[in-house]
Amino acid sequence: MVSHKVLEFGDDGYQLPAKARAPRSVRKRRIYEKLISEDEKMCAIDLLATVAGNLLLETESSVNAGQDNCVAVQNTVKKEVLDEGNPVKSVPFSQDNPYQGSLSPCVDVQCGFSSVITNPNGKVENEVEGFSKLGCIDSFEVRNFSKDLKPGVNDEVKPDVVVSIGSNSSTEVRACGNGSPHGSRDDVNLYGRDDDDEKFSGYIRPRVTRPVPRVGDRRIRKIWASRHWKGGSRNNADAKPWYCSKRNYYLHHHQRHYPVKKRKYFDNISDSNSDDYPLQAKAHKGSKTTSSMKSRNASFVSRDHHVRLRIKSFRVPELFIEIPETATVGSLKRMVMEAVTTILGDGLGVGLMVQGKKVRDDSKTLLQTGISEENTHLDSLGFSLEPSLETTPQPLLSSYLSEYACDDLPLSRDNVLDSNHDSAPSPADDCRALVPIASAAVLATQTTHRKFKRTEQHQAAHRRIRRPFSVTEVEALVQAVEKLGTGRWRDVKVHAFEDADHRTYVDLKDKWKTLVHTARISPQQRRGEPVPQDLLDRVLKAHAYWSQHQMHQLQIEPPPSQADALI
DNA sequence: GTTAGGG
DNA sequence: CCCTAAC
Repeated sequence: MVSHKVLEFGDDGYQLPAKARAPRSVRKRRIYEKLISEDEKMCAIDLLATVAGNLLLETESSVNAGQDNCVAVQNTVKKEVLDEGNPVKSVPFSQDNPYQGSLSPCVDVQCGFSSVITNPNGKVENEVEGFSKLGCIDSFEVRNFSKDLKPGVNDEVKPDVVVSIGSNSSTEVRACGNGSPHGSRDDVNLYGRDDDDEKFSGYIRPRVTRPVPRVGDRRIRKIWASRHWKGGSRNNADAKPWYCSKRNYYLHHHQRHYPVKKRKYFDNISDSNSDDYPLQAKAHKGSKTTSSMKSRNASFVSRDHHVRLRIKSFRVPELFIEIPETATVGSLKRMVMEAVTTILGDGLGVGLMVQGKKVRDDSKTLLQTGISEENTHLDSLGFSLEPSLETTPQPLLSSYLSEYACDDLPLSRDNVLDSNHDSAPSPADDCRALVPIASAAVLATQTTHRKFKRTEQHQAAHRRIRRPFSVTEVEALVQAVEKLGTGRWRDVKVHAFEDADHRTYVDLKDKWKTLVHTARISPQQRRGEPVPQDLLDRVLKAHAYWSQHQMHQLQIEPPPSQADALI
């Protein structure tokens, strides 16, 4: 039997060195016996994100290169109050922009890569141009804007976003909105910036062209799904561990600080695509870009208050790879590549962590989340890239993503295992490598590769939506259990929930478990739709009865051996 | 495929 | 509601 090595990336904050496009060393960690499918998506995504982020970092401050290797998260929040006359907000990027006059409170976001590229309505034009300068990408920009918008007809436009990844290491996102609450844009165009020709001289091309590696018999573990749910609110002391460890919807009402309905976990994409954020584009022609976001809870946001965020890199969770010791380095590279490729195809979402807590409610304002100009100590702000499900097909740039990003990632070229390999690739290499990654991340943030849509649906172990039991259902469940007992959930299902396709017998079993728990706690501690006390009494009674009955049966029932002997 | 239990 | 061990 061939022994396997498990390579783990990203744990304990492992990050790709700034000077390299890939890890210079990979530590052997543990051997995982299970084949899990999703976790690594996030891992590799973050891996890639970190690559890009660190590349950016590298060019930014070469003197700090030595430290970058071990910096997991370098997110800082800078307080910056923009006055009304701030040119950042007022410089129009296009004379055709009918919205250049209206400005909403802006949030400047500088990050490794991020953007809003979306247009669920109407025709979608995609033009993405990466421009190189002497073989090195000085800037990559995706601009999303609407044209031919007729004021009065379209009350609102989606955010126009410019993402530029320049040699100055900053990826800047500019998205300004007019604050209109509703409406839609009819057209979206992505184009390379044409107001800075010196930076845009050609299309980004993959450095190498090679087929997407096969998975073959290699086993790549992806276990983001389960871990993902677990990352939640473990700190909620008053919540039951097995509840609060999962999703936000387990959070108790009183833990919410405002009456905002919890959303589906993976709806951040659709949120961005929807009209939740009435943004209006107002990019200016300079390289500096600004993201202006004004939530519907406009009352929370003063025009004068802004926070400036800078994301130097995304966190890199774990990536597990199991590979035989006899495997070649090249095969390992391909393995990583496969994981990366798969991940990229599934789309990316952006996760936000504020002071250790994951913020999943996209409808929150920054202020509500705790990101305000007054909170200058937000050193625990964290962004992450993570797999995302998408509800609205977004064919934007799919070909680009598949042909470029998936085939030309730094990891595929680097010697992952050789810690002595040249860790200072040429700038050109870095830049070339950066572009596909960054663009992929950028695109995937808001779009999903259509090619992988099916795969995504298939692979993404999507969690079923929460469907609280109604009192009627509880009634039926109690009645069935009273009759059938607590150990025959299949029968309970058949007898009482035959037509309820969304209720599996496991669900019923779980519900009974919670019912027993609910009945045992004080009414003040109960959440959700109140269950009539009489029903809860019946729950306890039935539970006690069947517990006794089962134990009684075990005690009085003659051993099988005796029964067999009698026969 | 079911059941039971931890998460 | 998810995941899994153990039937």
